[in-house]
Amino acid sequence: MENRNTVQRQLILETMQTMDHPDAESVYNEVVRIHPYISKATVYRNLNLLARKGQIAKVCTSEGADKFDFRTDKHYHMRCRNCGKIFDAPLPPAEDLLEKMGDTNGFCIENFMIEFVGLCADCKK
Amino acid sequence: MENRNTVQRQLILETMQTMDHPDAESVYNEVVRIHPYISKATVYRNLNLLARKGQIAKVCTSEGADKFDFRTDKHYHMRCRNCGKIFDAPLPPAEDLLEKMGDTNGFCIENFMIEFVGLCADCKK
DNA sequence: ATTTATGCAAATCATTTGCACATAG
DNA sequence: CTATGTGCAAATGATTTGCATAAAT
Repeated sequence: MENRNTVQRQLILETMQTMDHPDAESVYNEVVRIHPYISKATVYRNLNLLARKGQIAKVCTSEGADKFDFRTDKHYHMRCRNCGKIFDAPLPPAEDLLEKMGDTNGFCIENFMIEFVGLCADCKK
Repeated sequence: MENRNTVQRQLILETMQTMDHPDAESVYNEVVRIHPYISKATVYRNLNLLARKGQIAKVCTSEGADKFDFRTDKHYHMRCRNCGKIFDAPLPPAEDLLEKMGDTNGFCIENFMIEFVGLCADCKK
């Protein structure tokens, strides 16, 4: 299970560094301009692989296509219910939430996410 | 836009009261036993309508099919990453999160959700 | 009588998968 | 050389939609 260094994978990773919470489709649209014969399946496969490797993060929101994030540190997001765009939430890491939890009846928490939903500045107009 | 009182809608609402965070498919499987000719589209339409009316809540998770909840008060959920089941999180309403937020750059927050992800007691075995 | 709702099938959207061929190591 | 990756098209899964018919008010 060695990963090889393909031009497609490299390109997708580089492109991710320049984009703000894109979905797979947007990454494809960007990347296809440089590598015209790349397929969408390759983009999906590589975004997922890079996320598994920890080089980017997958942001599963509660509505719309999954987004990808070049930031891999713990933080939270705001999602515009109108245009679907994702923004970073200005909230410091809230690990203390876990301490406030009571008895989880044997449920073992590994991770948590906070999603703020509302209207972004543009859509508010 | 008056809502009519159909036997299907009534049955779906009653069934919801007896189920623990089911998805639309599960509600259908339950309801079809009593009303054999009901269609899945009717179940989807009515679950969405009941949620819009506030009689149940729609729980959009970050993976898997949407779930529905007869509890309509503010609370949070734990999702098992293995079986997908949803459990109520033993966390008191955390409205103070909003106060801890900094400058949102014009993003207007209307709502927020917290999702804990992990392994439920059954899947841990 | 009029409008809302239903059942069915087809459409949609995001994503994944099978497979033959290409390529990295 | 041989395992991993790619491109394509088809499959998938959840959900929605168009439309003719049925039921509620």
